[in-house]
Amino acid sequence: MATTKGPGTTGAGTETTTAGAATTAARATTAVGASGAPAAPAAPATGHRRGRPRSFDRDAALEQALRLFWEHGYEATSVADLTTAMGIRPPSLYAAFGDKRALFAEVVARYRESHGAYATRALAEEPTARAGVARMLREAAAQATDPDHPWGCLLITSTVNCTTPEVVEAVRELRNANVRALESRIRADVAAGHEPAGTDPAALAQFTATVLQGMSQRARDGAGRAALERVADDAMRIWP
Amino acid sequence: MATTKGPGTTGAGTETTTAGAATTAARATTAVGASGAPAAPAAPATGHRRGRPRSFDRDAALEQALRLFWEHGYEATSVADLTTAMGIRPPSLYAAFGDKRALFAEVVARYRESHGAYATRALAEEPTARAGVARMLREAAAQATDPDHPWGCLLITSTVNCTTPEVVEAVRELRNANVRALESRIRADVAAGHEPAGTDPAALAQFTATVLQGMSQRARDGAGRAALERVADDAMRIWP
DNA sequence: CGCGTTCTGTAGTGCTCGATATAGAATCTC
DNA sequence: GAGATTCTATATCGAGCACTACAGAACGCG
Repeated sequence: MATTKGPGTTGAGTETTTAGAATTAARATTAVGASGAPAAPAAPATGHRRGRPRSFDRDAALEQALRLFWEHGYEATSVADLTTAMGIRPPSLYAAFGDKRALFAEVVARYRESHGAYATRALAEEPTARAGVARMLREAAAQATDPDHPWGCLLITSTVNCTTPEVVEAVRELRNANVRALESRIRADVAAGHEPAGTDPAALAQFTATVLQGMSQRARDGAGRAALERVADDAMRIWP
Repeated sequence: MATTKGPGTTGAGTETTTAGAATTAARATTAVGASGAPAAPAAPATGHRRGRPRSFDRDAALEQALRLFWEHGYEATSVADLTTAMGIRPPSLYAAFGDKRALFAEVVARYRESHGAYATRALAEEPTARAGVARMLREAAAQATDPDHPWGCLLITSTVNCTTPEVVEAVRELRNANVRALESRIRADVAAGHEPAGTDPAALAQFTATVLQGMSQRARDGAGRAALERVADDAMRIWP
C-alpha cells in the first residue's frame, strides 16, 4: 500500500459533522451514472424522521472514501478497503450511498467542489484568461504535490485502467468538458480584446490540458512542487 | 534485451520470430522483478531438445499480451483475458512465461524495443538535444494516436492504479530514468556548446517529460494526432 | 407499552482472480 | 520399441471481489 501518498494523515480537518442534509441513499446520478436507479424523491431533505439513526458521520465517511479513491483509483479500491477506512460495515455503506458506483460519483462531485475547485476558481477570479491559466497551473503544481493528500489529480488518475466503461466515460467527459470550458474562456477573452489577436484558443487549451495532466503524472512519479511550478511557469511562455 | 544482462550464463540470444530462440520459461528478471525465481540456467540457447514441442508461436502470443497490457494496464488484464487473446490455456502460459508478472516484464522489454524505441532513437540520431526532443515529441504525438494500436504510452499508463508495488515501482523507475537520461543529454549538449548558455537541462527535461506524459493521457481521452503535434510544436517554443 | 421504520452486524451469496495438480499427448534419446 | 522429457487440456484450488439476506437493535409515534 501507500505508493503515491505523502505522510498518511487522516485529515479530519474540515468535517462539518452535520448529518443534517444527508440524504437517505441514492443522490443524484451526477456524472457517474449509477446502476439504473430511478432516483427516488426521498424525504424532504431534513434529518431522519423515523427509525434507528445513522451511527456514523456520513460526511466524514465520504471524505475517507475520497482519499482512498484518490490514491488507488476507482477499481483498485475495494468495498472492503472502503468499509475499513470509513469505519462501517458493508450494509451501512450500501444503505447510505447506494453502491460503489454511486459512492464514487459522490466522491467525484465532492472532489470537484473541494480539492479540484482551484481551476474553475482561478479562471473565474483572474481578469484575463492568461492570468487565470497561469494561476491555475501554479496552483495545480502545489495541489498535485501537497503531502497532506494523495498526489496528482483524482479526475485524471482514478479511472485509468478501469474496466467499467460507464465510469471511465463519465470522468473522461468531465476532463474534456474542462478543456472545452478553458477554450471558451480564452476565445471570449480574445474576442473581447483582452488577448492578442494571434492567440489560438483551441491550441492553448489543448496545450494547457496536456501540461496539467502531465503534471499529475509527474507528481505521482515523485516530482516535487518546485519542479512542477517551474514547469507551470515555462508553459506560460508559449502564450503570444 | 537492451536493459539487462541475464543473471549469468546463457545470453539466450535475441528473440527471432520462430520458436527457435525461445527460452523455456523464466527469462531475465528485467525491470519488473518476478516472484522470486532464481532463473534457471536452462539449455544452451538452441530450440527445445527433448519432449513435446510448443504448439503455439511464443512471439505472436507475446505480441497479443502486449496489446492487452497496453490497452487495459497490468492489473485490469486478467490471466483469462491473456490466455483467450493468446489462444492458449493457463498451463501453457505459465510454462512459457513464468507467471503474470514475468510475462508483463517481457512485454515491457518488448515495448521498449519496438513501439517505445522512438524516443531513444530520436535523441541518438539527431545532432542536437533540441532537435532530438523536437522529433521525440512529434513522434510521440503520432505514436500515441496511431489507430493501429492502443492509444497512449504503455510505460505511462499500464501501472496507474496498480496495487502491486513492485510492478508500479519498476515501471516508474523506467520513466524517471528516461527523464534523467534526457537531462544528461541536454546537459552534455550545453557543455559542448551545441545549446545556448541559458539552457536549463533539468527544467527542460522535466518540462518535456510532463508534456510527453500529458500527451499520452490526452490521446487516451481522444485528442487527435494533429492536435498533439501542435502541442509538441508549441512545447518547443520554451527552448531558449 | 406496541408498532412501524430504519440502521447495524453476522454471515453469507455467486463470481472472478492468479495459479496449479493431474493425466494424457507429443517429441526426444537410446 | 522403452523411457525420459516437455507440453497441453481439464478441472480445480483458496482468496478476494461487489453485494445482500437475515435478524436484532435503536429510534419516532400512537
